[in-house]
Amino acid sequence: MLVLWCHRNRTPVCIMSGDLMPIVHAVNEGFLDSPVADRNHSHRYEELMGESVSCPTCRGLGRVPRDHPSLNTISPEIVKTETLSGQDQTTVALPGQDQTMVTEGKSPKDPRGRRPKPPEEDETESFQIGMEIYDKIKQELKQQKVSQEVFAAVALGRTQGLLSDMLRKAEQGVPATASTRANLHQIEEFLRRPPRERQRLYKGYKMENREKRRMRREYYEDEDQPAFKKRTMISAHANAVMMQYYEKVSDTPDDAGLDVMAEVLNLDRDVIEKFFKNERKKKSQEGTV
DNA sequence: GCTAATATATGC
DNA sequence: GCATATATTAGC
Repeated sequence: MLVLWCHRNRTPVCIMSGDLMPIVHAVNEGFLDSPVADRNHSHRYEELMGESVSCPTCRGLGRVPRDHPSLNTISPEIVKTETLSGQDQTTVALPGQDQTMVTEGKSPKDPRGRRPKPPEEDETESFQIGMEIYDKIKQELKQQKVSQEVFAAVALGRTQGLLSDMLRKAEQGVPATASTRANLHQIEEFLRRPPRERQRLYKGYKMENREKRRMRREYYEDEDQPAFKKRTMISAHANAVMMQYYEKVSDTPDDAGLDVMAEVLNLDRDVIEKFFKNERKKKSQEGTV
């Protein structure tokens, strides 16, 4: 039994029999009974791939096989009943009203033989991208164990915040903008790649990131821990100036001296103090080695 | 439209 | 509690 899930109405709207890949494939019998919020992780379903057209009953939000004679649409109530009763792979009894929707709407199969346009063309015409892509994304995040950050970067080349926002807006029924649709399309393309390849890309990104984080942490640790203070790069010029001061003026600059050097060299006073302290120490140790 | 920063939430 | 993840949103 194949069930089509309408994201707009948040109800199952179509059902079809036959062995085609559906937009949504209710794997578990309890699918339609579980709370909406639980469906993503308690059930697996699959997006319809390949030749497909917009679903006539959910007005383009879903996609159905374009030319399969056994496609039917029925009301949510019937879907529920049929699914739970375990009926399978047979033509579903249709309420007349809904059957009408199929035959009067954009039927996936035009009995008169007019060849429908390829799905690609449908999408470029500012068409709604099937909302099931959002479920596919969530499924990917879960199955591949990737964060929004990683997925957004790898699949879309965008930031976590954007992805989070896209998901939230979809959830709230905010209509997708052209830009959002483009992003969704890119994600769809990405998800068409072999799972192994996707996994490899995630991994690569994660490793890169871990290294970055490590370096950043190291940097900040140096900066924050008083014991190590910050590791300021002292330019050759600054070094020369301070050494000159050390030799010609004093190996222990007074307040005024520190202020002047800090100002001129654009260094923190304590960096300068430490520099002189180190120099004095070096000097005192020169003889002992 | 997005990023980046950051407030919040979640996981261990 | 810290490390991470996600939600939010000011600002480019």
